[in-house]
Formats: sequence, structure tokens, C-alpha cells
Amino acid sequence: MDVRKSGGADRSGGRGAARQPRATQADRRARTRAALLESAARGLSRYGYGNLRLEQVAQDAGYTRGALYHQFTGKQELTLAVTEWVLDTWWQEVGVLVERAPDPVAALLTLARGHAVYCRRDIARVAMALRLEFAGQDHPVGRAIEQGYRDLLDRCTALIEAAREGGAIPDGPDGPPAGTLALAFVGAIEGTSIALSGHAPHDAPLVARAAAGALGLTYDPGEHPAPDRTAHRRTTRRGTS
Amino acid sequence: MDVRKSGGADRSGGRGAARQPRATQADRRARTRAALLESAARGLSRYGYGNLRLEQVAQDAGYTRGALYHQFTGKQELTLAVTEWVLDTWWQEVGVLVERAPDPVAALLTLARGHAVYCRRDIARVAMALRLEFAGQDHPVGRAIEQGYRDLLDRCTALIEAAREGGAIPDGPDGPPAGTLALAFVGAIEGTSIALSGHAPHDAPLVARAAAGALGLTYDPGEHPAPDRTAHRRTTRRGTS
DNA sequence: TAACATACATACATGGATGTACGTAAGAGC
DNA sequence: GCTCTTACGTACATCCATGTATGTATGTTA
Repeated sequence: MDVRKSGGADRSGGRGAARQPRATQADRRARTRAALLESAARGLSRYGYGNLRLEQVAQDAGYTRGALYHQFTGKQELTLAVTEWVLDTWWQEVGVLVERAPDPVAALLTLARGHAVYCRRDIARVAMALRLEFAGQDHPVGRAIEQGYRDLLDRCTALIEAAREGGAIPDGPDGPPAGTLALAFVGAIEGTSIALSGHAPHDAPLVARAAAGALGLTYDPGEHPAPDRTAHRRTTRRGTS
Repeated sequence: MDVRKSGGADRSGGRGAARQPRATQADRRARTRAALLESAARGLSRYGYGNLRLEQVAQDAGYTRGALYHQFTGKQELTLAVTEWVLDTWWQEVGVLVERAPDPVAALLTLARGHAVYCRRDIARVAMALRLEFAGQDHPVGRAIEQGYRDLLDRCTALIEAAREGGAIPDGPDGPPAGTLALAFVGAIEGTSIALSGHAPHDAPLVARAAAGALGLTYDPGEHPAPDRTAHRRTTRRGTS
């Protein structure tokens, strides 16, 4: 009921992010929101939606459930925000590289390697965990995830069709349709990336090899240099003290 | 499995499985247990452990929670029983084929194709769903799943090492260790199999291609004939009378 | 058919997580 | 300075799923 404030520690509201003695409201709000989003992403990645406890999310971010409910209407909206954030991040880090690729095959293999690098973070499994958890349901979170997945599949399908027309991907008479190939391609990338999470630097080339195999190509590592800059370090630890 | 031989409607207790007017207690018990296990496997595959509702499990099997708690001590034991059942089934259907393979590479590719075929059923995702859900936790179910997964990885690692010694799998100086390759191999298989679930007959060759790619080989479909007998039909629909 | 055990249903108790209402401190405009 | 709004914590209410206790019908054995 009463919170003593005499001790000099812990000003500027939450202690999840850096503390500035003179923070504007918008700053506080943005920092708190970011901390909660990151914590929720980590939690969703580890435990999934159903097992996620908002008390734990808030505590990991350095707040209480009160702060969380002040920023989000509830668990669902929080998860939707995390979803949007993760998809945006993916696009900024991986999608951009794919767009710059000179040809369809290079784009597909860049996608594979880029996703492997992206998955080095602990939030990697958010998308897959939510997609599995809500598969076949009719839940807003499931729809959002499924929409992102469908976009990715469409893009891969288009790239595969282009590569087939150019003769870069073999296309026998009884070969699978491009959409099925895209499913296999994305599935191979996701499965391998998650399995190899935490096994850099072998992750990227192995994921690319599996993805290339699904497409019916042989992967030449020299042909397309790895996109790995430095291993990602964000969202791995939260600042304490 | 079910032979009704008399017109009497709905005797012998539960109506989930076949009904026999003169069923012995052991028969009733076994049938009920099987129906509950199958229903639970389907539920776990779709919703995972946390989101699984025992009321729904019992109802889908044609019983109430009372029957479930009479056969199992609770959710955990039920899930452990499902886990054991799924792993046993996998071994009987896939593991046997792998053991019969003439050489390590054939064994690995047989494993890939066999798993794809195994995943045509709707209980395919049980193992992966539980493994993701309990990853990093210390839960009995997680331990059981992890144990099965570790056995699989060990076996694949041994096969990969044997294939490398025989020169069948390339092994460069800075190539990944066999354990890492096994992770990639299994991950590629799991991801591709789940993504292609419901896309027969392309599933098996595509999974094999992705798995072969992870190993650094090119997959020749003619070299190892597909193991697909007929598509599995068990555990796909429940009788509703 | 009398007694006992088993299979299963029904009703109740409990706990844990969500969501809501309310209270307090701190920024923002005057 | 005063007032309003925002950020956040605390306490309460509610719901839902599990687990348990009890009741009933059916097999089983004498």
C-alpha cells in the first residue's frame, strides 16, 4: 500500500533499463514497453503462450504486473506486440539481405544463412513456438503468426519459380509443385536453425546445406559468402544494477 | 479390432472404442486405456501439454475425466504413457528399417524417409511439441522426451562417424563435429517432416533431400527406394457411432 | 444370489493465473 | 504553487483446470 521512497536507489520508475534521473514520460513509457516486450519475447520463446506467466514477464523486466497491464490490455495484446516486433526484426535483419541478392538461388540461400544467424538469439523460437501452439486454432495470435508465415512462403514460392524458370533449380516432370518445395525449404531452415541454435559458426553453412538439399541443389559455400557479421548479442542479458 | 456381434446398443461401458456385449474387465480396461492414450496423443500433438484439457481428452475418447483418473494418476502420467507409446511406435516403424540398412548412409537416408512417412499421422508432432515445451525445464515429461531424443542423436552420430570413416560423407579439416552434424540432420528431418505433413507423396523424398543436404551429400532417389508402404491411417479418425 | 472388486460418472475442493479496481508517486501545463 | 494526467504498485475478484471423494452400475467369484 505504501512505498517508501527515502532510499536514493531506484528513481525514474522501473529499473529494467538504464535509469536516468530526469526522464520524460514518453521515454519512461518507451523504455518500460521495450523491457516488457523483450522479457515477453524471451518467455514466449522458452515457454510458449499458454505457459507464459505475466508475473514472471513483468518481474524479469524489473516491474510488476501493474506496469504490464498499463501498457498492454492483456496477455493477448502483449503477445501480438511481440509477434509484430519479432517479424519486423526478422525483416530488417534477414529480409533486407534477401532483397539484395543478385539472383533467386542466391536469395534463397541467403535467406537460409540469414535465418540461422538470426536464430542465434534466444528469441529465435518465438515464431515457431507460437505457430505450433496455435496451429489449427482460430486465435488472433495464431492468425498473426500464420499471416507472417504465409508471406514468407509466398515469397519463397516466387523465388523458387523464378529459379526453376532460369534452370537454376531442377524441375522434373513429377517434381513437387513450387509451393510444396517452399514448404520443405522453410521447414528445413526452421528445423535446422533451431536444432543448431547455439552452435555457431557451423549453424549457417549447415542450415544452408539442408535448405539447398531440399531445393535439389548442392551447396557451394564459396559461391555465396556467409552473411554472419558478429554473433548477435542483443536480447541476451538484461541489465542489472 | 472391433467386431460387434449383437444388436444390443452400447453395453460394456464406454462408447469410445468398439462395443462388445460380453467384454471382460481386462478388455474394457485395455480398450479404454488405448482410447484415452490415442485421444491424449492427438491432443498433445495439437495443443501441447500446458494447453491440453483432460476434459477434452476424455470426451474425445468417449468417456469422462473419471475414467481417465481411474486409469492414470493424472496429466503427467498420462503424458508419460503417451510419450512411451509414441517412442515405441516410432522405433517399431522407423527404427527397424534403419537397422536393416546395408550401410551407414543408407541407414541415415532411410531414417529420413521413414520419419517423413511416420509423420503422416496426426500424432507426428507430439515429440517435437513436448520437446520444445519442456526445453530447459526439469520436468519428468521433458526428461523422458529428452532421453529419447538423445538416444536418437547418439545413434545418428555413430552412423555419421561410420560414414565419414568410410569416406561416404565428406569430412573437411574445419568441418563440423559429428555430433553437430547429427543435430543438423535430425533438425532438418523434423522441420521438413512437420512442414510437409499432409503433402504425400512428396514428403519422403524432400525430407531425404534436406537431410542429405545437411550431411553434405546429394540425394539420389533411385539409389534407395522409398519405404512408404501405404499411407498410415491409424489414429486419424475416431469412431463417433 | 450374495459379496466383493472394478470401471466409470458426478460433485466438490483447491490452486494458480488472469483481469480489475484502487492507491500513490512523479511528470506536464498553468 | 495547484491541478491534471501518466506510470506504476497493491489488493481483490473471478475463472478455469486439476485433483479428490463419493456414488452407481457392471463384471467376478463363491
